[in-house]
Amino acid sequence: MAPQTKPQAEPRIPLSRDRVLRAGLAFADDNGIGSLSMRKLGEALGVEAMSLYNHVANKDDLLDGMVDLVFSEIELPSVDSDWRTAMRDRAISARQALVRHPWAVTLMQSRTSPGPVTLRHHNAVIGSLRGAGFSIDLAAHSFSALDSYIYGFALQEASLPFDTPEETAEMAETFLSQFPVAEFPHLAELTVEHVLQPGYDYGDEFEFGLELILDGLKRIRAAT
Amino acid sequence: MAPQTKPQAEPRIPLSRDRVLRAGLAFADDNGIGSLSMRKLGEALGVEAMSLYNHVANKDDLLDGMVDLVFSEIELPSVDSDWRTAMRDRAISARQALVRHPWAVTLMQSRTSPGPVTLRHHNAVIGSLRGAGFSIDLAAHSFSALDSYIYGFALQEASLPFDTPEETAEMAETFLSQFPVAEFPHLAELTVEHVLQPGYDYGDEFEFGLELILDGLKRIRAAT
DNA sequence: AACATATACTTACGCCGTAAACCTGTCAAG
DNA sequence: CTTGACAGGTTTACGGCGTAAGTATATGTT
Repeated sequence: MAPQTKPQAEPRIPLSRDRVLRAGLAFADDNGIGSLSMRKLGEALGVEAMSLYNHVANKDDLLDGMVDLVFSEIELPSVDSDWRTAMRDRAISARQALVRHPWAVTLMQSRTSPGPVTLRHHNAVIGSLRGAGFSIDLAAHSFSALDSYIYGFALQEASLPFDTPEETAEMAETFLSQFPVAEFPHLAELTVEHVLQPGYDYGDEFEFGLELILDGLKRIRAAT
Repeated sequence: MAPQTKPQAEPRIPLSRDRVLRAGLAFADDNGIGSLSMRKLGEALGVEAMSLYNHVANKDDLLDGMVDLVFSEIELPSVDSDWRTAMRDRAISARQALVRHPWAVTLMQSRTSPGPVTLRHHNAVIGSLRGAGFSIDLAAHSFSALDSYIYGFALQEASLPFDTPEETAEMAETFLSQFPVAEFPHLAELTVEHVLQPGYDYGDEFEFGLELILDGLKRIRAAT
């Protein structure tokens, strides 16, 4: 008889920094970043919390690595496309990544030490603009305007308390019933006439603002 | 002899929800939101942590109240000005409030229950646009685009690890010395030719993107 | 004077991040 | 085959966290 016949079938895949980071990302996706603790992450990996410290320096390092993983999901601006297509595509790709991992938006704030993937991404965006003839100043302005919009939109989207159209409708209903409509008439109007219309999806607002900014940049670029 | 001759001179101003919220705001401004705990806030008020629960339901309620306080610092869009001036002024006022209280940007995300001040603010913004002839849809688009930009910019600004020009220069120097310049040439160029130029202040970028969006909205409004 | 109410304090519980010490399986050198 | 170093896991422990529950006290009302 074999010395060990536990129900534990796995021969214990060894931990690694990458495995820890990916498990952290999956845990945050499933349970929210707020309930991610070293103990629970250890449990999810079949390991004690302290074992994680052999692969990440501390929890902050874990979070830094997770943010860098999210950045790696964002397409770099294409070298083949014109600047506008490249900027548009990478903005949409960035938003999609942040929809998949909503917790990442807020996390990017406190992390002041960008990882290598993040740096490469920023470098490529600026390079794309410079290559299209943007001056250094205009490239900096454009980069700031686009990223502010992308992250801000993702921030708002992540803070919405609903995901599906049904949830949206339900939230809007209870919302309308909770506050005095007379006191906030415009909010009520917008809720009824816009949010509660069939097919409403806040995510669709993204491209409106994006095109607005791209149009403005195009005009300024042409004027110089 | 009096029964008590403690050095405690104050006759114990009673707590109140407002006093607790304002103390929380001041504490977060001074020490960062991360180190705000019920115990430390109690200490700052000369009181035990549990006493706070007579005035706020729990820590989340405290944070909600603090966010609403920050919103109360933002100017409502003026009724007298044209829409563009009104939107511009309130955007600048919002950014200023978020510069004063950088922790508030991230806090707004997780809080899904907006306070009365927040609701009034949103209502006034939409009302201003509607009053200027914006359709419901265009008002919704504009509101989304502007707020995404404002919060996104504040988010980026808050995550910068420097405040003064000297700190900026210092950070940029160590930054350049830490990563291989050859690998991120565009980032390096932008750092040297833009960030390290005298008089650089990231906050100045705000108005560039803001005018870009306002210009775009003006054009769309005129075209309909 | 007696009581009700509001507000502060004390104690206790379970969870957190992580320092420090400890155990154990693997593998190279003798 | 023995030995010993080392990498990577575990155990224990500490101080801090949010907050439930129970208790004390001061104030206002009758």
